Amino acid sequence: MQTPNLAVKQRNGRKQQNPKTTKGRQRIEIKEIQEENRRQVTFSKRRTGLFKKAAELSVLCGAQIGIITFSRCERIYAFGNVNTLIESYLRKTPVMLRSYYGGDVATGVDGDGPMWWERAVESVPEEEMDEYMKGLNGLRENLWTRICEMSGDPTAQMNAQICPDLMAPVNWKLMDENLTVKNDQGQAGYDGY
Amino acid sequence: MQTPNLAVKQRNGRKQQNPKTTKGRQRIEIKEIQEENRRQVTFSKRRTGLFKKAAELSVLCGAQIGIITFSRCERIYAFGNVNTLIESYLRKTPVMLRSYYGGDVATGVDGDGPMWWERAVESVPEEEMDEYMKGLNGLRENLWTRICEMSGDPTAQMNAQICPDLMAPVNWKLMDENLTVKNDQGQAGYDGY
DNA sequence: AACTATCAATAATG
DNA sequence: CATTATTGATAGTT
Repeated sequence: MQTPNLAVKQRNGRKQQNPKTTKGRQRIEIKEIQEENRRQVTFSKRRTGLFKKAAELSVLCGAQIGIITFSRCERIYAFGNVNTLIESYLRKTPVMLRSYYGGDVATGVDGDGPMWWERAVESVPEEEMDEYMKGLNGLRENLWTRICEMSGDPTAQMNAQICPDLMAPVNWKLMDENLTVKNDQGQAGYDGY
Repeated sequence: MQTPNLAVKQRNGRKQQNPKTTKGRQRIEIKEIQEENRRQVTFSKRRTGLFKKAAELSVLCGAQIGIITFSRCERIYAFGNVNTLIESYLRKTPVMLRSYYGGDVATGVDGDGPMWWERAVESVPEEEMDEYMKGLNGLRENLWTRICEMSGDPTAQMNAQICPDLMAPVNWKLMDENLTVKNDQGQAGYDGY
């Protein structure tokens, strides 16, 4: 859009037969990128793109969105009001913590009404178990998710990059189509893959 | 790509001066969409796109990604191994929970010892898996999965849309460039915004 | 929900 | 990290 194919304009009719300076974007297969460097670059680019998309969706539709990303290098990248979302999420799924840690975390949380597992019986069990088992079987990662009801006003968005022992918050400004990133920690020289 | 501008091919040189059948994609401002219907459509489309992007990023770069989305209509849409990710996330930012549960969460685990979430770090993956299996086995519905040490290659992704009192699991298959969605509940006629 | 024209994301380069 | 050519996402329409 901006000075498209500049080379053509500048050197039209010259010796060079092919005005194209690059091959442009090429189609890639969706499978793990083996070359480390290329993978890092892709991760960085696409994570940016993903967060941008999330920001736009949030603004356009007034939705609350949170994204947590763990890169292989044990870095966490998060988008959105993650803490708030997680809180809401956990509030509705306190059992997770209980069964997981064997503690009494959720004691008294659910108060009246049926417990989560009793409610659960009504919903689709079979397919899920199947999928779950398959996931386990393959010893991969797979996951899960939850239900609940939640509302709130979605206006501000926030983005944070969190390192294992070092929190490096990043503020996202959504202005038209350009997002600027400000890293308060100033971890320069390393994109943070 | 697929039969581009079919109208031209079929009716080239006909009476119609303008072969264009639609205005195509138009640029929109990133601000809350007021018209409800349009907002819902956009939410649905873009959420799909967002999850697809996340799936691709996950596969391409071997990253763990979780997305939680709260729509205004109190529905939650989640992507990825959310629970696992949240757990990991909480390990890094345990303080978060204290305020949320009024400090009572750690009851029975408090004192000078490590908090429950801190203890979790020491948990052996295999044990956790066992807990998982038991929980799911007996109680069905509640989700999730475990990855051993957060490593391994991520190929399969899963996506679920959860409605209050009705779980409508959706399986995502990431194949080349086409993602197919299978809704086991068959909640036809309503996209689930 | 399916289609199409257009805009936006990004793989390969510089 | 800036550019650019290309693929991919999607706004408007049916």
